[in-house]
Amino acid sequence: MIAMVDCNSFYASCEQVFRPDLWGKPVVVLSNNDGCIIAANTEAKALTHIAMFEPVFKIKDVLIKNKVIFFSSNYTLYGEMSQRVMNILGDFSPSVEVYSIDEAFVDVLGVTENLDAYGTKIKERIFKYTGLPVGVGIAPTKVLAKLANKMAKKIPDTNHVFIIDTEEKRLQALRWAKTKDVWGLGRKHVQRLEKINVFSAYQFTQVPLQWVRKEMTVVGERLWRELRGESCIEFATMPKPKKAIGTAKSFGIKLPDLERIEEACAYYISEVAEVLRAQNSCATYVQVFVMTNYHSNVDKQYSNSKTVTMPIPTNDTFALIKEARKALHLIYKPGYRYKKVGVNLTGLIPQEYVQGNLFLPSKLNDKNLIRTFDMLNNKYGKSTVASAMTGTRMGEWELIKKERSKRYTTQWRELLKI
DNA sequence: TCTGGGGTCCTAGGACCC
DNA sequence: TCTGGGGTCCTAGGACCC
Repeated sequence: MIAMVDCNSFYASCEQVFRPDLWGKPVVVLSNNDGCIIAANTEAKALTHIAMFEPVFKIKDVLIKNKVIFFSSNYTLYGEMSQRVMNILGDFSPSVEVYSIDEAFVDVLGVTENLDAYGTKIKERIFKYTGLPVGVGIAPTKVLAKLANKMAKKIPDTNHVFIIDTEEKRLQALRWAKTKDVWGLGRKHVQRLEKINVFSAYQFTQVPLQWVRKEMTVVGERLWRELRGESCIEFATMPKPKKAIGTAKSFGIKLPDLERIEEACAYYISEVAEVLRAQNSCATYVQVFVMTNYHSNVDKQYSNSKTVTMPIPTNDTFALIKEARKALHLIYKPGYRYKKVGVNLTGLIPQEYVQGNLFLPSKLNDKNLIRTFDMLNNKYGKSTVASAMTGTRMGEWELIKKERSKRYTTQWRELLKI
């Protein structure tokens, strides 16, 4: 059996842990640049106009009228709270698959006690140790566990724990769930299924397998089998090394000139290169893309991307910036108001397997330089030393975060006062 | 006259997730 | 005025190899 543990309205809950004065009040958390709503607590969700990913400017009136409290996103805080939750889950089982920042699969193989009691214990301990509310679903396959978790959240008298351990419970779950409630059935598949009059998870499991395979590929077939109780999706305790590391952020303002975009691009490369070094990998390809604001009706639209191959796969910030800059120059066109630049490192290989290049001299000092660079930034804080390419005018393109909460768990000066 | 068979690698596009 | 960011997996088609 597999337990799926998922935090309720995770970002909003994290904010509320440190603000008891907001308990019982509607709270939302906003995306970068305070653009969209990306999390809302129960009280905020109850106000019907607050939908996920709704642009804030469209519903500002509703927010103000209902005295909704809003926060800019504070990923440092959420990441650290997530770590605490995962650590607690580690006490329950040696096999935990961290699936996202706010949810994990827990292998409950070998648990002899009543599963309802076990799920409740997980829920209560996490709340006691972190202040975060969670839901727990336990079932024989991952897809069913996700479904059980959803039921634990949505059905009031489950007390946030739901177990699928009998055929009867499985059928109850399948009949309760609409197709869109199934993990892995997105908008397109739901539409496709509607066309053949399939609306519930149960109906989906009755569709002939050949149809599913043909229309929804092997991905659909796995879902179909998992819902019928046959486990097809592996349990992955060890996180796999990432295959791509990228970042792309909208600017706080629209930028026309190349120089500022170059700075942002260099800054993003510095960020992803740090992540790359942390997993001891090197990148073979660097992709850079730019785009204008596609929501705008008045601005001329343009977007483009370019991938360049590194002479030798590397994780050296300076070498990566150099190639990224070349790529950027190939796609930048003057006369547009750019909204976003992004970088993506792909072709990631383990550091120790990097193939040299016969025709290029190897530079001896690179490793020491970048090691010192990381050491200084670890010790004295982010961007203490940086490539000059990132410029000194960060304020002109950095993110808007007007309502960010304090970094209660990572900065001494911002500790909560009681 | 008649022109094979078995593969790999790469990319773009589609679909999905949180 | 103002609309997020970071990923994975699968398939088809092109280019290439022996």
